[in-house]
Amino acid sequence: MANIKELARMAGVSVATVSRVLNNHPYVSENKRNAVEQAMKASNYQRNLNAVHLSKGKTMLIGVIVPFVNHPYFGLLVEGIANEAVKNNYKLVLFQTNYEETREIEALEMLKHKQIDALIICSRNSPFSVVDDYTKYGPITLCEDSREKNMSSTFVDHYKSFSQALNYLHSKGHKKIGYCLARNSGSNSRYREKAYEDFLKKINEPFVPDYVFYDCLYFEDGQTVIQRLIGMHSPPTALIVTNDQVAAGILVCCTEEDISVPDQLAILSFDNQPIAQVMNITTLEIPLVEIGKNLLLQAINHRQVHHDELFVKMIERKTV
Amino acid sequence: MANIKELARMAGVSVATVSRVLNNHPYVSENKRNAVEQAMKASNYQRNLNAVHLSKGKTMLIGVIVPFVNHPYFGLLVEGIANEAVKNNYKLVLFQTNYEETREIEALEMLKHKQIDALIICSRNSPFSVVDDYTKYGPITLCEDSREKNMSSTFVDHYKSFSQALNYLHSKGHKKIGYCLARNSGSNSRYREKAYEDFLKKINEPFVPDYVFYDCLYFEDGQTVIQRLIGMHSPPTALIVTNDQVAAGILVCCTEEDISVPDQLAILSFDNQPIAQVMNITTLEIPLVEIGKNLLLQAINHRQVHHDELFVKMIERKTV
DNA sequence: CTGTTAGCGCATTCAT
DNA sequence: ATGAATGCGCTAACAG
Repeated sequence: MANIKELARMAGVSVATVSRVLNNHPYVSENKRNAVEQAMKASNYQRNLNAVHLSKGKTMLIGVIVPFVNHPYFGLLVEGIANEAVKNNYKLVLFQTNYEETREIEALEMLKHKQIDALIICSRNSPFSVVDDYTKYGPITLCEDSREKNMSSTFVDHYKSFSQALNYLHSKGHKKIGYCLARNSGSNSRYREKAYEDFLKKINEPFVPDYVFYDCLYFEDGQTVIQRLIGMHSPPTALIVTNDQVAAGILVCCTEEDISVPDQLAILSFDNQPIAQVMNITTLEIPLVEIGKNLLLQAINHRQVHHDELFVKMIERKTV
Repeated sequence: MANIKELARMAGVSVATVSRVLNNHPYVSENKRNAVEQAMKASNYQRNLNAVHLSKGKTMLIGVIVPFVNHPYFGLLVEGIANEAVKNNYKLVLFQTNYEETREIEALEMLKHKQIDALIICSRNSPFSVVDDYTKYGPITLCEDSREKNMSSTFVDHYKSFSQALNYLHSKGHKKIGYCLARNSGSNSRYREKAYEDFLKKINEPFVPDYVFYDCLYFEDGQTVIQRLIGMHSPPTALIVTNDQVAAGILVCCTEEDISVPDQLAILSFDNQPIAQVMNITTLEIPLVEIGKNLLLQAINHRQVHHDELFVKMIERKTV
């Protein structure tokens, strides 16, 4: 297949000139530019990206690790990253890991081998210790509090946010508060659990294992929650829910089961996705798009490690 | 970061020698080999793959397009491809497309830009016309009959197989035969429908729209099928099912609904996955692993376009 | 067994 | 505005 040298020959110019029109540089005469473009068409020329990357010393590719791409939470996050990526002329390489460590390592190895310029980890399974080993090969940015670590991060304080949620419900008179968590046992979930534990101590209430619901990630998971709830002799009067999708599922089931919201059951979720607005769900907005944008910027401006905390915002609607 | 030249300097050898140990070539003395390995450790050396790929003119990467990785059908296919890939020292780049054409194009573009050496398309959405445009950039192999096209293929004849299934059921006395198809409107499904149409003509039976079930892909889809079936005044006496998973789902529902198999309802599926054996499902075995292996070989031995037909095999068990 | 050297395809000074 | 020359990091003859 044709290369730049052959193009130059065909167009009767130097390779440098060809390179200039390839990269839209100014200062190329119309004639020559046209000649080169003709040659490109005629020979069906295609740039060899391996050569470009080698020559430039970078690939303009940013790796993005997510457990699932098809979940709205990560969807929004990636959207924020992607928007900012195009603005800065970067392309994204998406790694869907299903939380398998092997898949995460694959991405890290690509960083090591310079196939990508930087790596954004939206949620991980691998321990800090293994990720840390790769920081020497390129910038890695995280979507969780990583102060003290050698990588940048953009995050919301989940301990603080969960506490805020608990206090809000408490101020509304709730004492029996349950909560739902995602299926990951990541640091975010741990922060939320710690906040819950401390809250119980503060208001002097006992821990009721039944009030905890794991594996709540999608809309359909709401059903399980309500099933278990109706079986209880003393159910919680309020629920803090992983995200708006699950909250919506719960809400729908409540209607079916004639559970009145918020009177019988108050529901407070996280994210503030469109579905929360449609269904009038009270939620703690997490600025996911903003976080994504910031993660991308940290990844490409790796002058130094930076930690940026963003903040949640209470959106009061009809479910509390 | 260190490069090969620096390694050479550190180890007191030439770059050629370094390259030799890097690539496990023979004919390198113990001393020098050790010296190089020392230097590699000391400098935390990592190969720049862009340079390797440029120099070799190939990447040893094969792209694989699948709509979903988490479906057993594609799981087996990929397994076959992957096994043969490691044997030949190739690595796989998996593209999960969800049947979105954009994602398919991304893979094709990587072929164009020499980021991958070849592309295997297990199932596609893009029309032949667009895929065809990319054959000039590298070998593309398909898992469907593509004779007359400029790309290799390994496939089973779905018209023939479906006819075989129909005739088998007919020979068992069935005239009212229904069938399930996957959600894709790909060429495989079309072949199956054509076979059905021709079969009806042959045995002179009318077409009953109710006997056709679309969107049957996973275990849980079996439930919908049975739901619809019990609502019918004159249900089919036999069902040809997309794959073993759906058949298993149907079978489970039959038990729940007290439908006796095969007396009231005969079930014949495709694939012969482990679940079919466990549940004693009569099935037409599709040699998926074999197909995968052959696809990979076609992709890397692109001396010429080749078309290989493999054959299904009737596995008689207890559901017909 | 080992080193020298010439590419791989492209971007980019540095002259002109 | 344009071209010659150099280098990106590595592999692979070739010569010894």
